[in-house]
Amino acid sequence: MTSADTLTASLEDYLEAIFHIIAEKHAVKPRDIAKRLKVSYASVTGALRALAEKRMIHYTPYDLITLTETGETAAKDVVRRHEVLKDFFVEVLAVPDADADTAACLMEHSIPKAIVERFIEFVEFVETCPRGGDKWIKGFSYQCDHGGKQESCETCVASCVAEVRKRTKKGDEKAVVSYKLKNMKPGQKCRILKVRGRGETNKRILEMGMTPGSVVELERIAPLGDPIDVKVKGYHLSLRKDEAEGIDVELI
Amino acid sequence: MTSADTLTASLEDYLEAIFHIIAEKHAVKPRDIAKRLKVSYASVTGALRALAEKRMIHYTPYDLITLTETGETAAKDVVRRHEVLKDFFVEVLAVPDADADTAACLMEHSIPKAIVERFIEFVEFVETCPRGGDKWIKGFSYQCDHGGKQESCETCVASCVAEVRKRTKKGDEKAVVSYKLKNMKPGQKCRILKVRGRGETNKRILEMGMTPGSVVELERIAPLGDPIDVKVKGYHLSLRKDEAEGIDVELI
DNA sequence: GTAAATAATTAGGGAAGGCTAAATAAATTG
DNA sequence: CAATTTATTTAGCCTTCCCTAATTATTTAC
Repeated sequence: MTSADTLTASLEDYLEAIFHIIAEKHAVKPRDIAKRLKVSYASVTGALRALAEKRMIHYTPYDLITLTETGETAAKDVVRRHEVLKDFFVEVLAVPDADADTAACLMEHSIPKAIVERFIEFVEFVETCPRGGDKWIKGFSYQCDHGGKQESCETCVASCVAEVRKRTKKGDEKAVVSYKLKNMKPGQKCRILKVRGRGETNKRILEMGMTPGSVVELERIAPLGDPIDVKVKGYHLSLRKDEAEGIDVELI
Repeated sequence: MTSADTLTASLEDYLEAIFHIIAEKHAVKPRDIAKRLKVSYASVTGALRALAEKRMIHYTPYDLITLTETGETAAKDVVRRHEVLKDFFVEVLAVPDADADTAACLMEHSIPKAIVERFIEFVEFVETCPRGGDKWIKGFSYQCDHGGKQESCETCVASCVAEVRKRTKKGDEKAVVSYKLKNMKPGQKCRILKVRGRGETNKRILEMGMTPGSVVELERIAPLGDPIDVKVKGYHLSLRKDEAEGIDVELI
């Protein structure tokens, strides 16, 4: 009778933990969860039963725990909220990584969907807009730590102008340097220029927000270049080599 | 035995409600709280007992409810977190007022102190920095709603340059227009230039963050100009006429 | 292949925070 | 001023989520 699809904050934590443990070790036992969440084994049993009842996990006592389709979707959603918050704290508010993570943990359960989307848009906007950018955030960070400006507004704004000139020049001369997605390095961010290929193949790609103009962060390329893990609009996406083949990007 | 000074999310909600009802009607009855929080009367009784036990309110059955010193401090802290979040959502993320309020309600209980302070700094930074400002946020808002740029980066950045020129000119010629705080209108924001007066009188003012350079928003001026309510660094502050007398500001 | 160690489960309990229904106090009104 | 209505409190119950202690299942070691 417990509402079938609603997760409490604590159940979200369990689900998130399960998701991460699967990602790390490919198998989940109650023990791992208890350790990670710092709760007793008995509490884990209770949570697992609740999650199974809500069809989030496959759970038979003494057997390995796996996520159902629903469970995986829900887990990814929680993880995404966490990542988006953390990203914002780190990239925009210039909060130290560890603090950002702690704060994201606390806040991930209560942030509404619409705000999540805005956070994503905003981080992307700041990283992309010539009036924003790394330098601008550094200026903010400096002001937070030292209580004053790092440089005069004149020189600061001047660098905006320079930035725009550089970009315009490139654009005018059709000299935007275009790369293949697969040639990027982990950690690099780039903007999508073109997605080649027939509709069916990259329907999934486009649905996840990998459309021309959007910003992608490369997370990992597996040994033989397959698969390629990227992050778009806060979603993690794993692309097969041939899917990534047809994606052109520019560095930002 | 219930930890004496820690408030649960739900108790924070009750405290916040009590604070607001006092501000509105000068007297609180369980009824008002129940209506505001949409809970049963019985639940209110339980919460009031818990709050009284934690020395947050004065509570005798059938009598009016008032906040203790501790309670008022705690209530103001919750309200501040709410306001800071809402402010950020509205001023930076360009979220509609009502949505921002709802989201702030949900998130106010889990946001860590350090992040609150960063949010304040950031809103102030955006509103103050020539690379940020109203126009910049409007650009972001437009991009969220329409999925494209409102204007070219060139013209956009050009307006930054113009803004800085305007400011520099003023500054160079000592032509910063200085106003008295008391002459501002509700809703206006300004930056503090000078706080006159002997140490004791405005110790409180300075402690609350009303130092030269910080941004103040005027909230309300009572009929005879006393008191003047302002918001600084997310804190609400009520100034007596004579305290406000010695504060010079410039418009931003 | 049994004994010891480890892992997982059941049983039972407590605090928090909500509920409804019944009782009591206060206010209103004919 | 007694009767009715409204406001508040008490009593008892439910759910969530954590705990400890005792029990059962599974592995590991000899």
